[in-house]
Amino acid sequence: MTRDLTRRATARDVAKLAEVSVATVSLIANGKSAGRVTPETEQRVRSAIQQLDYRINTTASALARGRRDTVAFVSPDPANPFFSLVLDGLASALDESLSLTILWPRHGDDYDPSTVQRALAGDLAGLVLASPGATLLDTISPTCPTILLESGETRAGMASMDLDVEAAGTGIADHLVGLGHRRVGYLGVERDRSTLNHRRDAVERQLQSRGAALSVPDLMVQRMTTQSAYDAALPLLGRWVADGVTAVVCADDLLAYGVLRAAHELDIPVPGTLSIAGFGNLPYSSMVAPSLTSVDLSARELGVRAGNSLNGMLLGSDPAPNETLRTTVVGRNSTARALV
Amino acid sequence: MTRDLTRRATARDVAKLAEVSVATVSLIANGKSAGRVTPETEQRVRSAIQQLDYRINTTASALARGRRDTVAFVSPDPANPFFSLVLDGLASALDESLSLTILWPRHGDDYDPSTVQRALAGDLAGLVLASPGATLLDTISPTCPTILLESGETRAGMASMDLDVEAAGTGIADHLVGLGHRRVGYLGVERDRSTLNHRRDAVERQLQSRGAALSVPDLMVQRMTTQSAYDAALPLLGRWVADGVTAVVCADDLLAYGVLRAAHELDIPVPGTLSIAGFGNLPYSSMVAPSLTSVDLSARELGVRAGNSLNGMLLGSDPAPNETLRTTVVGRNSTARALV
DNA sequence: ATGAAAGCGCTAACAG
DNA sequence: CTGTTAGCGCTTTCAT
Repeated sequence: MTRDLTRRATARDVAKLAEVSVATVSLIANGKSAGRVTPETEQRVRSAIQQLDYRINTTASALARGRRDTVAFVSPDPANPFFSLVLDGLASALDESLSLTILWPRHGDDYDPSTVQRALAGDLAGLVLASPGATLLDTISPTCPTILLESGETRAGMASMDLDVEAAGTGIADHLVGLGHRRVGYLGVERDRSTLNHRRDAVERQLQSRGAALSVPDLMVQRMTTQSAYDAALPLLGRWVADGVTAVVCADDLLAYGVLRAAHELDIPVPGTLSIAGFGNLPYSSMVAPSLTSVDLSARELGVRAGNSLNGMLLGSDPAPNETLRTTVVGRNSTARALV
Repeated sequence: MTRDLTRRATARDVAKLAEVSVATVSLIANGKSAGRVTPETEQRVRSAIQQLDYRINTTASALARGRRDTVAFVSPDPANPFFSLVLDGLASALDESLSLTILWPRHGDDYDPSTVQRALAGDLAGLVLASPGATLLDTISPTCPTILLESGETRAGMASMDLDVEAAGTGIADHLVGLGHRRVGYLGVERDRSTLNHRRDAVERQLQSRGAALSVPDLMVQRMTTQSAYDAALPLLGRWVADGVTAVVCADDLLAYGVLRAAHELDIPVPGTLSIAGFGNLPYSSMVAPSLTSVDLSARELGVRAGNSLNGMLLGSDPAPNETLRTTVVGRNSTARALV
């Protein structure tokens, strides 16, 4: 059943074989033949389609109907399980007629601008940008409905959607203070992304309101990887513990893994001498490292919300460009809801 | 700098504004104006392009030039870090002019046939199918150069590329027997995928040649998830240990995590009373669960090989349809090499 | 019920 | 150097 791949059968080939016009082929191939084509003709066309293994050329189809049907997703690090969850949410929320595509960056390091340009160049039904930084956003002008996920930024004409960082901070603070921790260290990432600053601010605020504090200078790493967290924590963790730090909060659970490993390396009992918590929700977290406390940031829900919103936008019911982070999300079948 | 998204500027708009023909616009937009357009004209066109924020419509462009430029990747479970590695390899191996797209399945469970259909429908430069089962393969006929990754299957007209399972089995056997293990249990997945059977066979063969054996009936789970492995292992692990089993080999490291967790739950020391090994190479394995032995299956290298091969195919140097698993890989800049 | 014809926006010969 | 022209393969009125 091998076939020549150099040339796919076109509607014209089918038309010729079935002795009909391309218009008829188009009708049938698109399932719009209801009561417009005699059963005999239809049968003839169908068998021709089968015989030639004809499939509609999506490029030509898209051009002719002038409608885009693919939603693209770009993220700094699509391999990160966090984004996998977002993607799952997005995929399940998208309209049937839409298909989801992930653009994979060529160059591994953080946000690859050329990947974003690739996305902007394609003609898309919608674009989802996961946690883009301010400088990146300043360089782009949207070519289709665009949603910013977890950027902590707002831009005219683009919808923003952010996780409820304040609630997450509260969760961490509750947890740690409840366990008796008072002196806490923070591990963050130096990066153009205000959402990460929000996390730190939220947790600090919540700790302080409970009589605890980030009691040592933050430890900042360059990259959001387990390895870099490990490298940074290894020489410092002992000092922190000596300084009375009993808990570490990380901007991301990827980082938390690194700290955990460093603690193991240094024979610091976790939990016990040290508790480690992080924002984020790696799907394997609880499976693999139960000693880690990870705050559920509902990545999947974020994806669902974005999907709904995107549908809303595509259906023309795009809410007015949002001026604040309070984005109103309008879904296909869902009621409008506000995201704080 | 917000713009109307309902209609993007076309080459005609630019042409009109710059008072040239669309052909000229096309030349300039594609950077083919070298010595064919006066600097003045070019300048005029460029500023018109900028003014209107014109970008080439990729759909129309693709249709006109009849050349596809996107390579699609479909896998049963793109969220699995294993595939992330493959993707990284693929992305880095692809030609600059090609762009990589991941189709995300709508329905979470294992291989989603409709996702494959989506891929087949699109007009692609190439398609990479990660570990497709035999029944899936029987239902599809390729519409573009197609590569099967880790399927353990061969099909005429499609290139196959598989990990070196035998070497991996040797690695595991060496490791376990070296530690003194003789009675080993195996945890696999009931699934239409011969590659997984290969893994079991390889490890059994290698164990036996070293005087060890899979000494209890295999434990088979339905899904390749940490959870299902945990659920299955929990009631059984104690009996295995009582039967003298001192090591468990898993078809995948996702499963190994589940067994590890079950062992924790049952207070079985790992390593100590029990060693757990698995095929696969989750990037976080060594970070997070150092007590697990994971055999490096070189997922990234697999991606690189596929990328090279795809390029070879796209460049017209497609090796003859392979009849055996010994696929010859022809890369752009790399020498041909044989994969065993 | 079916076909002819006019595009969708772009590219690539080919003229001039 | 630049414009004219003829498609790429499909969809969609509009005639017949």
